[in-house]
Amino acid sequence: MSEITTPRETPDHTTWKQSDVVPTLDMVAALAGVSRSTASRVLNGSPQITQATVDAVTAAVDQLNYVPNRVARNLARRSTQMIAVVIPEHTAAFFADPYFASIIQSAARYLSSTDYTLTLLVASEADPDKTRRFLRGGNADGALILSHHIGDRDYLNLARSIPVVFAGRPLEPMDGDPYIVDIDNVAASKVATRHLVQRGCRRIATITGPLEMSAGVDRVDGWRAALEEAGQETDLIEVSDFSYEGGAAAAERLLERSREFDGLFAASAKMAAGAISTFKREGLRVPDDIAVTTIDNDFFARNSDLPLTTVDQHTGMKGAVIAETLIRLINGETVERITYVPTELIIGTSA
Amino acid sequence: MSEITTPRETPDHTTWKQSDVVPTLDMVAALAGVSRSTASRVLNGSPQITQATVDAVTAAVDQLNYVPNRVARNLARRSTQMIAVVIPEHTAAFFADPYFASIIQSAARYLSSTDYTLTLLVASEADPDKTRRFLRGGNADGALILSHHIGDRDYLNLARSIPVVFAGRPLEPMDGDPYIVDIDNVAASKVATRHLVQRGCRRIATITGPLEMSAGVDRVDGWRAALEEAGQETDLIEVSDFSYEGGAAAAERLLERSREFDGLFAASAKMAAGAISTFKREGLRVPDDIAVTTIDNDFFARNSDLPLTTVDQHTGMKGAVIAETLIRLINGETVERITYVPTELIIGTSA
DNA sequence: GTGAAAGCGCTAACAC
DNA sequence: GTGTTAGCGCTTTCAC
Repeated sequence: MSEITTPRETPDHTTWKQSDVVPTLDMVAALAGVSRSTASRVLNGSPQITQATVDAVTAAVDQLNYVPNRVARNLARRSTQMIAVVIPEHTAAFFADPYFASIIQSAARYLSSTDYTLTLLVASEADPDKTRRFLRGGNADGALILSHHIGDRDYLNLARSIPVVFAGRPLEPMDGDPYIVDIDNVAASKVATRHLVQRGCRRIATITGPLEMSAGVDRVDGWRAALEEAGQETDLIEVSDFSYEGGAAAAERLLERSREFDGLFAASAKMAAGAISTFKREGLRVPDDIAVTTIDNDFFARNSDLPLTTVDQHTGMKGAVIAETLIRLINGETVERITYVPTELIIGTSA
Repeated sequence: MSEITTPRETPDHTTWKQSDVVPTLDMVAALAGVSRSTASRVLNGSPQITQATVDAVTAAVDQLNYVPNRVARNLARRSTQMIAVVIPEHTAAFFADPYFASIIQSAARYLSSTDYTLTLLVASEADPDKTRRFLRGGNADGALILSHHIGDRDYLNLARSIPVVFAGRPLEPMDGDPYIVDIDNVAASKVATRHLVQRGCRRIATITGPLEMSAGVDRVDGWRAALEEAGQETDLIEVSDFSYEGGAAAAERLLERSREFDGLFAASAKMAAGAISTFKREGLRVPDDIAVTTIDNDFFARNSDLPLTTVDQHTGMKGAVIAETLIRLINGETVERITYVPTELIIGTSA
């Protein structure tokens, strides 16, 4: 009969248990020998407090390693110290888009210097009300809407509950008079197109973004304005979707329509990169046969052997400006209805 | 004497003001003719309640358009319903990295089906304690650490306050016995390297990630294991940093050392893409002269005329698994110390 | 300058 | 099943 040994179980799976005690304000007050209110005042930097008490409380805080409970603080203050970023669920590769990623990152960075915190809110398609409920449920002091699509207007009534700032102008003027932070898309594409003109292009095509987005419409308008100013034709337009593949396909369509153009303004760097890949495949040289300018100074504009001549829209700054605008709104400060973030033409080798 | 007309000012800048009143639970209860607790019970789906009262409360909720105040609820429940994602500030292009972006997105997506919310926490370099204070200040029910660097261990003591899950195994085994979600990096790189062997490569080099990261170390180990298994040399190693530029530079160094190798395992798709650009510039053909395999099925692996043969680490799933793990930990459930996310070899044309 | 007391809006025993 | 009563941990009048 063999002896059965039950091995001491070395668990490779466990449950988590808290091992720190979390001190409260009352404990700090007790240790400092003051009342809870006084301790609170010290923590909130109230002016009229004896240096002695300040020191006592500070010491107690350090000793206990106390950190205020935000939830309780927020309930008392009737605030949340949270900013929600609303991002569209259907945009599958939302974060893959360097534009959004950069904006969010810069907003998060800016907020990290304040007491606010960024919350990611994936707007559910299945339950669109969920987002609104969340935002109205005292979950955020303000919201930051990144999508540019039709559904945007849905978020407008939101603005009656909490301050909302849109990154990019929604297409249709909205009742709610939204707050907007954006670049001047018309001006930006005008600059990019003018560069082609000045470089000597005689026939300039464009690949646009979706015309249901303000950035789509505005960038064609800028292109058109620049060409009219130069007395050139404005017929070579192909509508696309801001994507790499879309740009490549639109370039094919353009080439089917005409082999005459010597300049292209693509409304996004992704589309420009896609178009250039098509041109190369067709044996066309950039910029010699076709000069290309675009908007966005992102990975697609930089990371190739052919750095694009492009309008940098400073997405890194944009996120911070949006966040700042929102906070000023939250603080009841006066804010412009629309804030333009400056842009800058970057000369590459594509034009 | 001219009449002076003061134009009615059309303000282009304004302050935001709230126009909705926010109903409270008490209002709902009053309208439904029940006590606050009963109303609360209905809202929280308590079992034993008369259908009649449920209906009454529901009606009141609808009528008032009531939505519970989370802050108050969380204070009472002593929870926050928030998950914090800790991201390293110094990783300038953090979001630009599709790996992180994809994980965050999938985590956010998963959480959107729960009552939890994702908070972005930029770990300040200037004030490293800030992050810890935040996390301990009742701001999150759990944290999700994305960085892989040395400083990781700093976050471990965090795990005494709230559950923490690491995306990717920290290099040194840590005292705190952290919870980890990762792919099996050794196995993944073994698979990728074996593919080169099976394809007939006789001399296989590798470009590694930083050896201060577990993913860096493990992936060399897998490469070495596969080569030893095949009886091949394991001397052609160049250490790099997972970046495109780093990969390109490492490839140059490799070529200086030897022109003999006919296979390369690059530990990340970005490095693979960089290396391939170097090879092309040197007139070497991929895969004919040098076959290349790597890890990551991201933009760098897909978006070129040369789709890479790579190990997909399913980042889209990884984020969800991490989030799920964290929530189970929060709920006091039993969780494996380390959870491996499955990987999959994707055959491209680079090898 | 500091303390006492009254909430913030909700949940959760505990009674009935 | 439902109401009553205490809080959750903090801020904030209002006295002194």
